[in-house]
Amino acid sequence: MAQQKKISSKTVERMSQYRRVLGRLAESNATHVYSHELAYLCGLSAAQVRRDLMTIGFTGSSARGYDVSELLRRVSDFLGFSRERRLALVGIGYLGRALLDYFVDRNPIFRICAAFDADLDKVDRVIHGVRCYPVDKMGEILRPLQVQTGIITVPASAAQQVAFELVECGVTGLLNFAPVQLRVPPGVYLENLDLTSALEKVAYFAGNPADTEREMK
Amino acid sequence: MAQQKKISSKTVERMSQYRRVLGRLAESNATHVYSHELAYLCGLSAAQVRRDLMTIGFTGSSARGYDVSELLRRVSDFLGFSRERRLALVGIGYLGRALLDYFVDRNPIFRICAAFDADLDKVDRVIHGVRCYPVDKMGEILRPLQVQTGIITVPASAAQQVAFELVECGVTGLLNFAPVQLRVPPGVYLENLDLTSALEKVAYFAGNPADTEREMK
DNA sequence: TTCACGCTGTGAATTGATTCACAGCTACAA
DNA sequence: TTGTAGCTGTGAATCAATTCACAGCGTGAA
Repeated sequence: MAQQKKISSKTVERMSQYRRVLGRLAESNATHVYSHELAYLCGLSAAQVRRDLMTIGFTGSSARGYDVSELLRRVSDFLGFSRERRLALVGIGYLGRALLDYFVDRNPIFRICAAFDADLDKVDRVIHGVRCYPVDKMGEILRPLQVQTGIITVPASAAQQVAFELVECGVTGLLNFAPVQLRVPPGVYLENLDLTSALEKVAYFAGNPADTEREMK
Repeated sequence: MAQQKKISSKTVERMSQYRRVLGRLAESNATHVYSHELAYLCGLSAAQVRRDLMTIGFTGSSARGYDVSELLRRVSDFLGFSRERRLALVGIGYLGRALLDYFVDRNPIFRICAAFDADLDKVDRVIHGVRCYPVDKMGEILRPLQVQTGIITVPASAAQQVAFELVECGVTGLLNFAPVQLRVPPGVYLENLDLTSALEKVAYFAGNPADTEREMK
């Protein structure tokens, strides 16, 4: 259950990709897969795949590759799909709604169980199957459910306050879409998803083809 | 105009952040900023900031730091804000709409000038100020406008085809939200923004606090 | 039963990104 | 003036991520 070696954020991200393509492979009734096949499907190198599987201690067969369903189970376990994970979303703007739609029913174990907004017009209803509450009810609702993960889609000016309150409610992982650098206490994981930076980066390389070395993040 | 050294994708991403916080600093009438201040505001180290500014050849004063408005201008130029950049978005679902709302009017030089969808019910109207067309009009509309950058928010099953068509229309940078690994020809920059992976990563670290070393991407 | 091919697992090498550490400078104080 | 505190610019060192390269193995063909 406990990790012996420390796992890097990049590795975890790739695990998530492996899980997705393994799911597809399983659906198409593939029983085994070679590292170079999995690598191709994820846009990675075979060595990278083998290294990652090594870090979770999964081992394949030298002539048949990896057993798809066993590996899928193993990766899912690694990512914590064995026990239910509850999430909360704060900020029911266009982006928040889009994410509710995106994540709802994608995986029943990974469930957004509440959404919050400061605007009282947006609360007390159900959007894409998720119940919406006013922000000041956060503690009351999140704490008993043991919500560990929060998604922040509020305007930049409100984001730090929301982050602080989420952490107060016991949340230990934040996915932040607001374009500000949040401060969180040690032990809380923060991932920033900055849409503007991402777009400006693409536009930069689109306009500077000379710099477009093969980049696949 | 041309870059002498090759610029890494990470550096460009940080430039975009510098631009944002410099904009705020300028609004608050700050005239100068030290590398450690800028670093703090972006969640980086001072050495990192100095290194980045070095790569674009910007130089500050040892006692007053960097001139905010000069640096802002320089970074904006670097990112290509001097000439208009045109973008297209394909896939007008919830996420596509949210992005239209998010990017419209954020910067007039960086303009989403057309949106496309396969669903004929969604086309021939204006959403968040952006005109929507059927996908088969892409070439007709994008080519004359010299659109360089495309945003893909279609379902995974359609994404590769859309990517291919965008590239055919002369697009050289793609921001992909579909959860598949796209294939693009050399010289086309591809940035994947995988919401599921991002969320699963956060959930992983939220549930494994031991692995949550200080990570700020 | 034996052989050869092509795969995995992994130490070592490499590549890339970040931080260290310090020489040299500049504004301000005395 | 002269001193000094605190900054920048940057080579060198470090740290992290990825790839190389190969020993060893298992399977299917002959």
